[in-house]
Amino acid sequence: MKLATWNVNSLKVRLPHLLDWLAENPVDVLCLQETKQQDEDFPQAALQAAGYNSVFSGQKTYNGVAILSREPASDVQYGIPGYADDQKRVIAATFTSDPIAKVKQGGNERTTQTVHEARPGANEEANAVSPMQSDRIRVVCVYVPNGQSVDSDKYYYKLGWLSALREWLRDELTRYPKLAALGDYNIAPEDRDVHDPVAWQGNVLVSEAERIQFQNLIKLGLRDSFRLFGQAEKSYTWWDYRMMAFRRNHGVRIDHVLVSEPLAAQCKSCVIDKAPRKLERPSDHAPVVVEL
DNA sequence: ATGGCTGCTTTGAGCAGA
Repeated sequence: MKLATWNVNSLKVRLPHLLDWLAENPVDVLCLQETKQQDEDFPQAALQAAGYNSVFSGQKTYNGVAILSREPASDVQYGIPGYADDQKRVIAATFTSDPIAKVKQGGNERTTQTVHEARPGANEEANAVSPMQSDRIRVVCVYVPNGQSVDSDKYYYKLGWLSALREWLRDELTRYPKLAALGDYNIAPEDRDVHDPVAWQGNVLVSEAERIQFQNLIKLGLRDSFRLFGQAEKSYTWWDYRMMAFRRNHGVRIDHVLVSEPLAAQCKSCVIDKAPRKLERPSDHAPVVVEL
């Protein structure tokens, strides 16, 4: 099973890249950030035609998150429960990783979720093919606030937001032993995740308080899946559009796939796909793909 | 070198991103 995350920086502009990428990389689940689209404009039909269900939480101009999946999503959560926030930065859903269940529902892959209506006997039928609860995977898609600059209002919003995320994930982990939190965290966890740590020192994305918040997420029992494996030095997921930053590999690693211990134990790889960043009019972020 | 790109917007110059 493959899970991925990609900050597309406008789904409207990037839809052709997204469809091409899905054709080349038919992952089971893809988390998107910065869709910058209201829900009524979400390109559900085009994604359906490509074989993907979608759930989404968007707004005009800024933010916006979505989860695309081969299998329909269930138990969809919009936003962090109990945390009032107008900014659309979180969506979560549950999937099954059981291959037998997948084969049995393979014929339904392309049906829309709205077609899945409750009917008598549906639960029993679902139970008959659904795996044990422990085989369900909870997928959390996050777009962490950027923070703009250290000590700004947006910086403190970011730190508070991360605390709310942590407390919610603490709860989620008690309900879902197999949990993956994928997205744009806007934090480079260590100096090796920054092309020029000296130049970036004290900047937003690398500040001590942000890194402590990242470690607080790790302390819940999550692993940075990228670091479960040997990786090339100077591996990044974001490069500034300016100054030919991508060509010079002046990047930072701020998009992450955090996995709970049971998922870490079965995790086979974590790869940053730089290919879409080389296209014309690319997103400034690269996708990150995890195989479980 | 505090700009430099890009996408968005009550379509314009200004905000936001990272």
